[in-house]
Amino acid sequence: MGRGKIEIKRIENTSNRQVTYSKRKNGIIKKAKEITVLCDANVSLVIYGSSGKMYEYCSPKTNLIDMLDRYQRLSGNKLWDAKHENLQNEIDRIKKENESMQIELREDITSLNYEELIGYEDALENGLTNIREKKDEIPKIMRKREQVLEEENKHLMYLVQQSEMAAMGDYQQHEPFSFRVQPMQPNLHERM
Amino acid sequence: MGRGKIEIKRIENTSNRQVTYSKRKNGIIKKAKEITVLCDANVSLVIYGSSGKMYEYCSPKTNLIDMLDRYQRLSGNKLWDAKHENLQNEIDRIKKENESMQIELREDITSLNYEELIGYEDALENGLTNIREKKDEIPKIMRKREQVLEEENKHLMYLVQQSEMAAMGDYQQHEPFSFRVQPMQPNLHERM
DNA sequence: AGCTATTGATAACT
DNA sequence: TAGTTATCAATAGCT
Repeated sequence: MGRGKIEIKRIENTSNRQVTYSKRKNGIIKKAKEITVLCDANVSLVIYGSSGKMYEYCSPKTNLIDMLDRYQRLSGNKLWDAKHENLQNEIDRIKKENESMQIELREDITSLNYEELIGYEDALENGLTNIREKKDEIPKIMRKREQVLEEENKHLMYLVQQSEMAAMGDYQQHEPFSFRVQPMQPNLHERM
Repeated sequence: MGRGKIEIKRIENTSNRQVTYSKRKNGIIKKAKEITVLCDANVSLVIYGSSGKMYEYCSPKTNLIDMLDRYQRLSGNKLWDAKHENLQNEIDRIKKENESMQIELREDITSLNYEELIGYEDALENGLTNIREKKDEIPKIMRKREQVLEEENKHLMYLVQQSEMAAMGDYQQHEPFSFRVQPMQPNLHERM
């Protein structure tokens, strides 16, 4: 449609290409508007050329968002769902972290079970970045349990010694507990 | 362009409308493809009629997502940003929750042997395969240490009670140690 | 779904 | 960059 037939292939001459782009762009937009009116159709049209300028047309009734929402539903293709995936993943990751931490805070530590470890595993699998964080958490909690136990230990040792001393004051026949008590917590790792 | 000129207004006859829709839809798609090739343009075209069927065309180089991303950037219009807002809000909320909880966990811990944590980190960095193993080892080791401590604890308690009983036999003025010993490991989480 | 007379779009030119 | 026009392409009405 023009003074001569043209092949459908890239127009090498730059200015020709730009002129043709401009004309055909207008043509398409016009067609889009026409089909919208004539046939009750909905059209979303986004178009841009090498110049960078972008043109958009969307039929009056709807807007681009609804258009594309509908497109997703009908086509099954995911558009911004793909974009959402990253965010959703982040949410899930953080939620898991959250949960495990809440459990840590809530649960009585004596009832540490395998389910909780599964939670750790999941968190760890999320990647090395998470690992660093978890690294800061898991041992701390475990250590805390130890510290509590160690403190109790100390306290008990103290009680034993007091009690022993009190007993020794009158009953020399008692075994010297201090002998058994002294090497209280020698090198635990040797037994591990 | 046809056997007669037509006004650009809704075609009332249903079948005519549908035929025209079908023809013009193909026309637009063809034009879109042509301008893509001829002018190095990028086109996104989504179109659907009352039938519900939806057609989409997008220039080969890009895809709808990139197309629309670019559209957003150039036009300033927000497309799925609105959709992202909710998710982002949720992320922020959870992240805050997370932070406060991590602070909670960290604050209270008085003595932290960081060298040991470095060891864990190194081990974890060896890869996810190692992680599974480590997951099974670290807690076991820690648990073992605890068990040892607990056993010592029990033993000490036993000694305390024995010693106490022995002392009580002659010195009623001694405090009853058993009273202090009993609530050994109450609700640790309350102190965290 | 095809056909074709006719209008509409546009390539080359100004 | 915009306007003109000869020509090609799309399509309205018909089958």
